[in-house]
Amino acid sequence: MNIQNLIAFKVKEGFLRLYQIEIPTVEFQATRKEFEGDITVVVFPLLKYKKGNPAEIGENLGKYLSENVPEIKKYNVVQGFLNLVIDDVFYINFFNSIFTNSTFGFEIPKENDKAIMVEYSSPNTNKPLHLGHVRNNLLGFSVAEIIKASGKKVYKTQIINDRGIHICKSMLAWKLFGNGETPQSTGLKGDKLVGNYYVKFDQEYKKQIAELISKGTSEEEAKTTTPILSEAQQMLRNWENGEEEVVALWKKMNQWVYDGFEVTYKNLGVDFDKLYYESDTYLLGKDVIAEGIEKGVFYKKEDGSVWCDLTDEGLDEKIVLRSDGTAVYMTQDIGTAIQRVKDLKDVGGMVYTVGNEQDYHFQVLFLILKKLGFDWAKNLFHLSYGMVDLPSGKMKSREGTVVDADDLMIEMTETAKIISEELGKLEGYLEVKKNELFKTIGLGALKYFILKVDPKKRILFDPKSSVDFQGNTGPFIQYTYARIQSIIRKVTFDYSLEIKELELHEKEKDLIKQLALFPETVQQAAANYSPAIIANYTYDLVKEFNSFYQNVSILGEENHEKKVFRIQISKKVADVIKQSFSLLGINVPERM
RNA sequence: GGUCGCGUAGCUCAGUUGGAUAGAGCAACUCACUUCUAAUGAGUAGGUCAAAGGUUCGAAUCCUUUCGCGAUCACCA
Repeated sequence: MNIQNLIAFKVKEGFLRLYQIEIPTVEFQATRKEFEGDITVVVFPLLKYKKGNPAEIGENLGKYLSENVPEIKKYNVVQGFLNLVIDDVFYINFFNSIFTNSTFGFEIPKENDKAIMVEYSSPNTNKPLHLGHVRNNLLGFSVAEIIKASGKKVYKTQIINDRGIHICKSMLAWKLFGNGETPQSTGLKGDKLVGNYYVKFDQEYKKQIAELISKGTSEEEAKTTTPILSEAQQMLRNWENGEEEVVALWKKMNQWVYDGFEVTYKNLGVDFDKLYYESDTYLLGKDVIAEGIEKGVFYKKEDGSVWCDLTDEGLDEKIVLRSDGTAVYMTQDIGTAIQRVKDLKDVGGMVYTVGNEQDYHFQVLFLILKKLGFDWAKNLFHLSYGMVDLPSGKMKSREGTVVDADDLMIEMTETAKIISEELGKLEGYLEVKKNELFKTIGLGALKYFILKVDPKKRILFDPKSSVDFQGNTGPFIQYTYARIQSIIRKVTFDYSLEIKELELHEKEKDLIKQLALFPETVQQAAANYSPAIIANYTYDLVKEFNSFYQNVSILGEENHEKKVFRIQISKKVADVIKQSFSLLGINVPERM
């Protein structure tokens, strides 16, 4: 039983004794810094049950609690707030109970619990990954780790959009202008090479439009009748018909892209348990449409197209099958969702990490799956996130106004190197170790910068003003971790001694309180699909520690028990930093 | 136009199920490194929580309206 539950129980008991009234709940908050106390009972809500002066009721409750709860040492009442001072021994006991628990705050999945599948990344294979993908990847990976830590089994997945007109554009441009270039022959990363031809296609396409317009064609008509676009569309049809030459080219160029992506993912530190390819799934869903018609979920129009009427739910009618019988995006997504549950039988819910421009699509998708009667449909969540904008506006691949993921990681690492070398604390460190460290810090800065913001909000990324390394940043937190490691390296004796009784320094108590919040923070972050909650928690913990570090001597403490206890607290803070940063996909350095 | 999201200090962001005087960082200004790593700490200044109503003992938080920004409303993906 934790202290809050105990006090709640005693407040109810006290209320019954004092006023012969039963109250259902008790409201708490952490006592504000400017008042004496640790936990505060808010008296106002109790006035519903017992009319009277809140200060007087608080006083009576305070008296009752201090006489009947041994852990409560003192109390004071300010307006309608009853502040309770908890005995140091309680905090010491609590600390001892978590000190050696290396998975403190993390839950282990229960035997028969359903798994959650988290989809993220899901790129098109016609161009390299950019900053928008980076946000997607970091969010998806982190949310997956958080859900895992909250006690659920997780599968990370992505659906690779490897077919369609976009890749045909790159293929065609390469065929026309590529002169047989390969990643080997050019030394270019495969995804970059393919991306170049996507841009090349667009340039040629625009040129042809201009030509047609100059010959008197209307702009609208020109856009749909350029020879190069027609040829790309023909290529897509040939691919769908399984024409050997096209399929071979498609395989070759996609492989270049996969090789390139693999490097980016590895550098970014994200991974997947299961991959899906759109070329395998794009025909799925059609059979479900027929079933849906029988169930009355869908209906057919005279032209043969199939629709779902969602007007009762405040939405529109949505097409799920074209009049020529071919699938639309929605059809595929319905089919793919069903396929996933077939593939992995213990999946009981899914999280889709996709930008907020598709909010409507997912609203419709989830509703349709519910209407089709799947029991897992109630556990679907669209992890919707805001776009990453540049000062110049939106990023556009075709116009080359993108922040490339690989370049960005290199720049961040470079910045970390410059700052580190200026500070010059790394003498005697091996060159290899140093480079590893620069990457840890650079990526830590980038990841924290992106993840600390609520997913729903848009991010404005200014490449010129770059990412901070001071204040509420990844490196600030990493620095604190490294500082603690430095202290621990200097300890020459066994500090595992369990301290039973001690007068706590205020800063020590604050740290223990903050540590105690970790488990509920993990749960809260999972329930809200929000790495930002973890980031903010960690920042608060670290700020608290730095204040402690600056104000209280650890290794210089004369009293042996106090010294041991301070080392233990420091160690635990470092452990929790490491744990919570692992949930964000950020590494921590031993020194920096 | 309909729907959805967002709007908090000059800038970037926190703010739990409504609770005490709305908090951090950056930038500005003070101070603290012969002392456990100053990528730090202690402090000063900076606010009509977009606006107006409403609910409540109590509203940045809930409801309504208005304004601003963004997204979306394809037999595209």
